[in-house]
Amino acid sequence: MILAGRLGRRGNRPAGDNCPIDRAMQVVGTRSAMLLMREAYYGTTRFDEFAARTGITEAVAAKRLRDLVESGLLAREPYQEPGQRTRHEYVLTESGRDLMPAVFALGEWGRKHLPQKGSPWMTHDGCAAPVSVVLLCAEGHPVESDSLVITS
Amino acid sequence: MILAGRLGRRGNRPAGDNCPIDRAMQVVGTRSAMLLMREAYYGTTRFDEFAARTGITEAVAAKRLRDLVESGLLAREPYQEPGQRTRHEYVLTESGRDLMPAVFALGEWGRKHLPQKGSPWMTHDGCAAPVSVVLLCAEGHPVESDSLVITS
DNA sequence: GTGCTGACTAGTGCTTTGACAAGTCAGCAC
DNA sequence: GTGCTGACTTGTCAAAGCACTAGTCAGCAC
Repeated sequence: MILAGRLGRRGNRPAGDNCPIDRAMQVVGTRSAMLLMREAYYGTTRFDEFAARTGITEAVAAKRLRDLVESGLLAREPYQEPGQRTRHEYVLTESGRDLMPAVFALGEWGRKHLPQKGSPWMTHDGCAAPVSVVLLCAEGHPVESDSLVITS
Repeated sequence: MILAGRLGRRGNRPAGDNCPIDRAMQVVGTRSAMLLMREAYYGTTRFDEFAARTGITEAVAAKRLRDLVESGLLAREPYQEPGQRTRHEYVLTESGRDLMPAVFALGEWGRKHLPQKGSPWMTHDGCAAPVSVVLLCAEGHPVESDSLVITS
């Protein structure tokens, strides 16, 4: 890894709010938030299904879903099934979808380094090849850590 | 996203310990752990530099580094500079290196969706193209969420 | 010996997370 | 009206995260 710009000569100053990893962790850095996002990717939209499938309590689910809506990862939208009253569902926004690589990268790491039988795995529909989360440059080259430049 | 196998017919049962995202969050799901891993990728190895550059207190840094060593992401190794007594440094293990996509995916999301000027960005050494974290199958195809199969 | 420095440990206190239990509230079915 | 159900809210409690301050400890320099 190559540190360029101010990062290369930062000495021992703390990165503070300049670090987007830090800012991201302050928004989605809880177990419950990650599990709720996982469920959203799996297609869950209803409150009680979020709570039941993640195994977190309804109290925590309510608070965390509110946080995620407020932070713009989910949107709370009204819907109505015939013969039912109007309810709200939680749907992914673009911001929420953009977090998918981070969530599944964590999952891939957990699957490999904290193994437990029965863990789900990812494949590509059609070619059936296993899927992983990698660093890729805009020219399509896979990027190893020794050719990765971080500039600030 | 397509859920196959048991995941497709799970109903409302909680995933529990079968979910590797959950297991991963229990190990590295704190702000301090992520910031320490970031520093490790940036090349930091010494205790006081970890503490100073992340901006977390020495007490928290000591505890979290111990946790990360115990979980196998870092290794604590003795070293000796000439004329100095032996000390210990914290170096990345393979497990720690494997977490890199997850950490930088979080960073990429934070940079895009929680913008703040001065945030560092990633490029590819040589071709200078911007780098992002993506899902890729073993055949080299980029995987969109609608062609991603998750099997359990 | 004394001092210094890097690397911690210990104690206090506040805040957040999360589990558990119980209560509320809206509106359709009857 | 009463009941039911989905979607919460409220309250209590324990554990964990983190900041801050202060103290310790090892070993080289002198």
